[in-house]
Amino acid sequence: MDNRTYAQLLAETADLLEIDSGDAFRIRSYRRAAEAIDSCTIQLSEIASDPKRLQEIPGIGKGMAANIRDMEQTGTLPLREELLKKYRPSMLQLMRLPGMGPKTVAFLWEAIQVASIDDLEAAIAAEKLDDLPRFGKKQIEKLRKGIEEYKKNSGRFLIDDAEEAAEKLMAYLRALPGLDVIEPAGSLRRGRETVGDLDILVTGPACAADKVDAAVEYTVKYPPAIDLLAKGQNKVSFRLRSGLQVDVRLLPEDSYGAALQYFTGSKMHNVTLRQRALKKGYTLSEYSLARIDDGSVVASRTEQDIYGALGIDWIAPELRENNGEIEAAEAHTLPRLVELKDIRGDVHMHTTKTDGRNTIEEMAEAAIARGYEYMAITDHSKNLAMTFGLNDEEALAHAARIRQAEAELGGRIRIFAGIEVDILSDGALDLADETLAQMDVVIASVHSLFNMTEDEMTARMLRAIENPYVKILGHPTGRLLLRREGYRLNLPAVVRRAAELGVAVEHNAYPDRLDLCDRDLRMAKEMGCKVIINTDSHHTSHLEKMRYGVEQLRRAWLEKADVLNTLPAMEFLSALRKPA
DNA sequence: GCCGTTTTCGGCCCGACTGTTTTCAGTCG
Repeated sequence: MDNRTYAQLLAETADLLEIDSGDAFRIRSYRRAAEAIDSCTIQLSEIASDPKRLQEIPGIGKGMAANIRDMEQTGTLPLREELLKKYRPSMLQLMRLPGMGPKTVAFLWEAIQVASIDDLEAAIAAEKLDDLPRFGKKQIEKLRKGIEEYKKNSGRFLIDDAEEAAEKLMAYLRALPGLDVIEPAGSLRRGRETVGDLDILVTGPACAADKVDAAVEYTVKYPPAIDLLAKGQNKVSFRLRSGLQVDVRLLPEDSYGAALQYFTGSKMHNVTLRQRALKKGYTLSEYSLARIDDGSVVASRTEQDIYGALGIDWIAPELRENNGEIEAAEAHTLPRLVELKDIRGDVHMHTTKTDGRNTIEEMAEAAIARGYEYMAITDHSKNLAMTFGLNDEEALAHAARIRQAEAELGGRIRIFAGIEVDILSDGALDLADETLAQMDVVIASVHSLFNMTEDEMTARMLRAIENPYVKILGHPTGRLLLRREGYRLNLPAVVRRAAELGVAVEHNAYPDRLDLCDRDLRMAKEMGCKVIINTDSHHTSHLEKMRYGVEQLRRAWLEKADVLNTLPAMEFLSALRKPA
């Protein structure tokens, strides 16, 4: 069982307990444990029978350790089974609807045996809700719309889509005089791969108490907003046509820092921070950090003020996940995170020779425009026939062509000749070693699944990286495949072996194929594995996407020295694995 | 259920908005 499954089971149990109106603090413990496990870099299944080691994870105590052991042995836990006798699993889905919390789910079950979204839809159609207490016209309409939305697009939005929507809205808001500072908060600011909804924070003279009404009215009139969800004194919520929900908060200038801190989250980071505040005799809210005894404000204007008053260093938003960043900030040992400008080259690109959209020269110009010192052209090999993948002869000819293009550019950028070879079902590669030996950069990637089990997939990758010419393991988790086809892999085993062999693992920065999540990247770092970030570009515009991947690196606490393509060109080449 | 310069019990984060409530519970972030 992998960590995600443990976390899911515990989170489900927490939801069920909530429906059962269990002890709120017990529920929180299950939630905390689920989050701790989800972000844990050790594989729990390896230590599931060792309560001592389990309890070293913050949020895991005696009871949770027993739960984990039960889950490992039986695939579930007794409490969850017991609750599932009383309730239905489909109720968990019901809680995803806006306005539906545990109390309402429990009530509807008691009153009219509604257990799923389909049940609810039918009940609304049959007007069964109309006579129930607390279900007015508006409430019912909200649920009806919620069901519609849920069916249309349940899920989160990729970060680049969310950011594009944010940029447009921010440009609109900027046009109103007196709105000076406009920033996204929430998971967008934290650089999450996906964003559930958009939080935009606004301040300036137009947000002063006597003027804010006009600014709220202006915000409400944002043309792409199709569905006004809430409108308060300083908050406007609406939905965009894409289904993305947006919250705009208009804040007084003197509490902006507190609000930015608060709405950036994450939730667990904030909870921990507020506990810390209490111990110091303060209370922290979205308005200020204030003394408990007399209510006087200690800090509120900037985030730096607030973290400073709590006795800790300012923490980069990407780190705010309650993964030890607060302790590190207190000890002044926060990492100096890698930055976009540290990246000196992108070494995974395709051209018109296979399935890319641009020529070698066009890719080179785009890379130069981004300020890169080097790049690698790594077109597909023959097994990807649908992309016109190259056979040995063609690959060598293409490499010669790449080197010629480099010469013609007169030293404006270094262009490495490379290839992205395909890993076959048995783990062999589809080009000859003699061909690979001629390449500066060899990326080995999985592109097809053959209905493999987890063990088979792992064996396949392990064999591929034994090939002495493979320098980079391309998209190691194949998360694009994973989402489509339920691909599974023992990633820790592969990364461990890659570290031993000196093979680098690649993290793709392109938003719809971010390969490694922050937890995977942190594991790679802890195992001493080299990491490379690329965009897997099939178009010059893809090169722009590097920033989203860098945010994942930052979320994983990676520093410049942890990422291979922050090195100058020649050092980068010599840092790649050498054939024995 | 977790946790401990209030340590084996008694705490456990904070406030706004909504709808239908005539004083507040439930939901949300």
